[in-house]
Amino acid sequence: MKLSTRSRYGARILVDLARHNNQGPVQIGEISKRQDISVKYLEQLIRPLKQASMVNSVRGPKGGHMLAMRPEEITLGQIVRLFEGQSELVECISNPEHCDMSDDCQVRLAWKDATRVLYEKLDSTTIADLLKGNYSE
Amino acid sequence: MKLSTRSRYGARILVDLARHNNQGPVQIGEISKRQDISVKYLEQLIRPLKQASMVNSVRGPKGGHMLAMRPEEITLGQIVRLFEGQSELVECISNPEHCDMSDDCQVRLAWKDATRVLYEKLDSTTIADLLKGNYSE
DNA sequence: GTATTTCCTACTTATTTGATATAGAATGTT
DNA sequence: AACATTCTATATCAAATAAGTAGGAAATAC
Repeated sequence: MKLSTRSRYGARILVDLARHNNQGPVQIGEISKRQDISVKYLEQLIRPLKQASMVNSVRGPKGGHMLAMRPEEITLGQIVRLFEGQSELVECISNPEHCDMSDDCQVRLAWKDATRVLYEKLDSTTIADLLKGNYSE
Repeated sequence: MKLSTRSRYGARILVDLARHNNQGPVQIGEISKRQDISVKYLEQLIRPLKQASMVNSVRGPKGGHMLAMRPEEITLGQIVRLFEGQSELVECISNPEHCDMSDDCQVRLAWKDATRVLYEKLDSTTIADLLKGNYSE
């Protein structure tokens, strides 16, 4: 039930961009150093973020990446849905044909309910929240 | 972020046992037919359930398996923790050394919080709830 | 035009998952 | 005691997924 590194890194990339939001485009090389993620892997992760309109990029020298939305508008839920191939806890939630017994499977609906609760939390957590450090234990 | 089939099957096994709770030991062969899970795989899944004291078994002819707890006492949370190698959403929650940046990683605490919310839900959902079909949409 | 930086496609490798196979030990019936 | 039936324990294997790498094409500031 582990989150992929893509989601984890994706969130960290966005937090990093948010932190350096008003300092012009941020290069992948900088993110790579700060976040300890390889340049090549970062390139691969930023693409979906762009497609989802969370990030804008500028090519060429002095180019780089920047947030395309305000940090308050980007949630962990969006990130997870973007990066996890299957964003539900079990496949049969969105695709009942996956299992013959979906029709009268009591457990299926419980998983669905748990998935809903999880995303209520993720959808209510924004990049801005993370920046503010609301999560001190 | 998918749940393994082990957790899914584990839950279904327990619901199946709960349903046939007062009819003597339930043989793996029966569960296999009803739940469409191979006998060999079932054997493998029942072992941890026994070790966790959720299931009792009787050997020999007419033997089989039965619940060792009341359905109200068994939660989805217990099942998931039992079957998922890593029960948290990200490894760095329980094992901060996994990532160099755990110390000042804002995202880590957010994942931790989301994990907590998820388990609050899973821990409050019992096998008895599933039997009753409380989860009609 | 050159250096810098992003963008795109494909490839490689490692890990995990799901499942089966084999052999054997325990138990209860007869 | 023999036998059928069940549980127990490892070992193995294939498929899928995840993680990361490589090389070059396109864009733009200077």
